[in-house]
Amino acid sequence: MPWCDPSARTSRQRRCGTKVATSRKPGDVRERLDFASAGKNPWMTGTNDTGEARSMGNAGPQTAIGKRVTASDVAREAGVSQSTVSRSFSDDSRISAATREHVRDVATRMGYTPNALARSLITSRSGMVAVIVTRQSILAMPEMLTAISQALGRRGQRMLLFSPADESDVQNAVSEAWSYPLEGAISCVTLTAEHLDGFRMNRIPVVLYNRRARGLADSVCTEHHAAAARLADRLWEAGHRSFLCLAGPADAPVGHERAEGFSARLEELGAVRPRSVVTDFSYAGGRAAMLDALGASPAPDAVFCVNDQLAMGATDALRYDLGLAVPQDVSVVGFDDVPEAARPSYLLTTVRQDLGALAENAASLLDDRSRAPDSPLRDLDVRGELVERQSARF
Amino acid sequence: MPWCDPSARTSRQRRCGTKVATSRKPGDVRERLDFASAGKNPWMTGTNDTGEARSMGNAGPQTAIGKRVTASDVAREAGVSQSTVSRSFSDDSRISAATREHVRDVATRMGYTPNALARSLITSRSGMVAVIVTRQSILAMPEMLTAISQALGRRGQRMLLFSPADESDVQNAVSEAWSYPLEGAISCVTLTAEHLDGFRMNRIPVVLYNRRARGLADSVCTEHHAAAARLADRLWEAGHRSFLCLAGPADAPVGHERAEGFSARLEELGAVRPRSVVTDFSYAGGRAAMLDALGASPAPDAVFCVNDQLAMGATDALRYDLGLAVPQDVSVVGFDDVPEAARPSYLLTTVRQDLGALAENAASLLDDRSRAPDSPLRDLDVRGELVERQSARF
DNA sequence: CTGAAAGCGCTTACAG
DNA sequence: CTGAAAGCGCTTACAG
Repeated sequence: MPWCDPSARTSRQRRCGTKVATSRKPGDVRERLDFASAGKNPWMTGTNDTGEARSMGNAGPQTAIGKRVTASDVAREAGVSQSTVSRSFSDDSRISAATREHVRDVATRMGYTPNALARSLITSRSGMVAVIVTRQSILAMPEMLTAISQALGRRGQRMLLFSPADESDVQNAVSEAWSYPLEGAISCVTLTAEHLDGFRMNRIPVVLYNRRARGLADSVCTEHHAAAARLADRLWEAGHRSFLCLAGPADAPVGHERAEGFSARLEELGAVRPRSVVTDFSYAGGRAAMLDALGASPAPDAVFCVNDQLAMGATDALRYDLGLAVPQDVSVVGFDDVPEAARPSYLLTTVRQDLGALAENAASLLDDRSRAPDSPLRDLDVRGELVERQSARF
Repeated sequence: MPWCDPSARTSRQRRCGTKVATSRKPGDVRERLDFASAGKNPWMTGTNDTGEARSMGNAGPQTAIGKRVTASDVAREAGVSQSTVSRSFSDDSRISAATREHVRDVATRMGYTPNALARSLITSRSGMVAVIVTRQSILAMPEMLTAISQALGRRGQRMLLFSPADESDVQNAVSEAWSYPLEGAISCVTLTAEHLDGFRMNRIPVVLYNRRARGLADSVCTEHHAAAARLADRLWEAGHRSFLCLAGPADAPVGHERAEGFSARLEELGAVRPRSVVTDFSYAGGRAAMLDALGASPAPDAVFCVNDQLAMGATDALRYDLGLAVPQDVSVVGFDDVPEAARPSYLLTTVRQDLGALAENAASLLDDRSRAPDSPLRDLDVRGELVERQSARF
């Protein structure tokens, strides 16, 4: 069992720890990581590479860590100065084509790539943008991440991801982020004035994503309030008169904006302000909240959920837990238009967030702020489009 | 419209470009980013911050980019040497408590945080681990990312995410990754021997995630083959005799392993090798493939899909497109156990991947390899647990 | 076109 | 305990 070598004390303690989750909910799985007893543990087996595999030549394990090939190494090998190596990797340097080609050849052979971060020290351009987003948001809407990653990629920037467990863990994420020479930060969590100050003092542009900055930073935001109001209009116009609102966590601005836009519009239309239930943003939360809400009260004409996860949970609670038909008995509408919303089991009426536009605009705001640090702050709105499917009676 | 200032030529070209997607599939949304005509474009509005908001004091925009506060700035302000500032931020330095406190106070006031990358230049520890994973994988299983992020976080490392559009775009992702002083790389895409060589030459440990390295790197992998075989056993034992396999893309090792494990086992059991259909890994792909496969042929007893997205697509095709009942007419099984698989509309029988264990082991392998560069390569297997729900007749 | 040298922001021996 | 200095891997004036 060389892969669990008892002589490597420190690492062994980590590797060979036993970790057995004991929960026994239906469908749950035992998590077993008992490396110490791996030999007799059918849950995990380790196999060393075979002699055959290792004899494949260049396939052996590394011989030293932290010995990155440097420009000086290449310079020595290529018989030029280190400056020349550097210039060979900079497109706008006046350098002879022959030299460049030679140096590049040698570099390729040695596996040399300029260290972007040593470079960033001198150019002040690290290419790294911190993206701060809760784990829950990633799970609920992963396309948000891929869209941001792509938008940054188009600008030659890369995403350094900080994903706090929830909004209360943001402080740590921000502190960590600060230790990197960032070109910018996109925050999908609420930042305090202190956080924004920290970025400002280090001259790091910040864009708030899907929340407003109250004049403390640039922001890009789906027009939660207005889109939710349109949803209210549409339901009202179709004859719905009683409503329930699954509003998300009490402290989440996105949910609050959406719930508020919906409720305020209904009041304008003459309805009583709908009952609002505080939840989280998850499927399970929506299902539980729905079940709970209809335990005592009669079913409303329509349920507005501040995101699609909640809406799917609410739908399943209505159908499978309460025996009600959607939309015949109750209309359900959500917000986001995640891919699952379009599937035949939900066919959710919802508001599509344009994640591509949000991401593109966030990256663009960062860009602009770098070029013009003193220009006025900007808050961009991105239209949310009503997508009518069959989860609501129209 | 200062937020679309025509004088800023370069950035304007980027910002004010018109981009109108013309696709008109059902449920699709027009993507409008016509910044140039924003004033009259109801899809996007820009508002500058108000004078009031800006008068809030420390809330003004940044005054210069790339002027991070440095240790020297703090040293000057605190009346100590730059070395002392450095020591104040290193826990194991012998320095007087009073000095440390004073320096830290000044640093906090100035918004100073040591630049982790300048530090990495000298310590060879950047704390950054590249994670390479296709966009599609992120969308299909975002928990994979959050699990990796957490496992790295526990070790004080951070994830630098590279997400190629697909496996053919990996080359770019790898080249980009190489330019960072990585402490390691976790690859959820197949790497060529050349890629692995590049990492090796730069002494960067690599762990392959859910694919084997053929003796060229460490790896951690769900035991796709064995788990799929158990699924085959279970279906056979329950009386299923004819099978269809939705196998994923032809070049994807994960799908191949699973399909192969399933088919090989059935052959051992005496069944004819099931028909295998090449698809992608998506819900839409599964739905289309299922529809297509049953256009001509009779329905099989059971459909094995190499991941849950395919299985959900296949289920919906059977139910909504073909009018068949799952599991009464056809059993459907998947692989992964994504959260949606447990919902009442699918209740998918599947194999749970232990994403936490995969991530923890990947991070751990990286760790071990750093400590012992020359130790034998290791391939770890993580058990996949069969989760029986109601999408298959047992 | 090319090289020697300075300097980006740090850490860490080396002196005191 | 503290400071001056060297050096991590680069880029970029400055000379030639």
